[in-house]
Amino acid sequence: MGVSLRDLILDYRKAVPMESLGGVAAVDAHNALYQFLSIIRQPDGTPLMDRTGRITSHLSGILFRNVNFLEKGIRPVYVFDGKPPDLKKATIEQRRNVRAEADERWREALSRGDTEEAYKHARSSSRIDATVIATSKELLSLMGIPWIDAPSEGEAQASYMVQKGDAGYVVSQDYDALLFGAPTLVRNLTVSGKRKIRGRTITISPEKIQLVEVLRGLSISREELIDIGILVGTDFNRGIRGIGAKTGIRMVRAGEFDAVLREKDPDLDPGPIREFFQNPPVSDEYQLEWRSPDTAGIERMLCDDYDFSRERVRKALEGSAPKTGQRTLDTWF
DNA sequence: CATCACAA
DNA sequence: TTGTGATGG
Repeated sequence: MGVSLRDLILDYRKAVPMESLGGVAAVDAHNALYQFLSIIRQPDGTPLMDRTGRITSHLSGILFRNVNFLEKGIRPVYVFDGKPPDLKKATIEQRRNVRAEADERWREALSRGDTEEAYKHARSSSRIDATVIATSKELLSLMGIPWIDAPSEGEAQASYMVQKGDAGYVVSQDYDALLFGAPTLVRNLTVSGKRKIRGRTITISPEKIQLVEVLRGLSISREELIDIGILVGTDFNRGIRGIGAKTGIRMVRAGEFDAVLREKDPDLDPGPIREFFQNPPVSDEYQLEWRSPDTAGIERMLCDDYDFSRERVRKALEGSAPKTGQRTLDTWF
């Protein structure tokens, strides 16, 4: 779920218009896919599926979101996770358990007709398996959108690409990219303008977070931000019970990091975690090339194979209303 | 999530 | 026009 630094970052999130986000976006693929799979569901939690029962929620998300990206001048590159570090083992195991539990509760809620409860648990049961990853890559390729396999964590690779200047910002809902040193992180880019929460419609706009502003504003270094992360918990260690972002920064500022760890989690060696955030495995072996979409191929995949409506897919690929002078997807390349 | 049809 | 609810696969 990423590091819980929300309370510290709150003041440094700047709402920005989509138009200011043109350029290359390094998208945390795992994060985006999880969002699609967890949210694109029917009210009882059933995901979109083709006639044979294969899940297609992620394909729907990828198609429509990327069409919108490209129309707004955003050129995405999807960064997939490679081999997870050993440090992540406990988190992976825990997530597996949470998913299994959610799956069970989903079934229970369904059987007693509690739709709302069913939807909630269905979301948490979302699993990104090899098929989801393979089909996502296949569709991205057909759309002419580059994707790369990170050597290790996708967020680390995406952050590195922004540091190098090959991308303008990382797209993720998680704050981990800041610990990995991403100069710029954009959240809510994968969320539409409006969203209903408990009956009320609120407007969600993309928010940009600049690492330098966070560090300057909080008067801390990136190393200290990482230490705060370790106290509140990351994918690589469970946090200290009772320590949130606010307490964490106070302790780090007071130089109490080592003492607190010694007392509350003596078995934890923070060294490898610090090292992983500061120098994660990354690769320069990638090339970013955006091609015009293979519309026939996309139709073949989505309509012939996964039962998407031909009309909807065609319309999406054409761009929306055929206004005069409006460029269609093809003319971006 | 994104789109669409239809209501207000 | 803008908002809401249903549907997509």
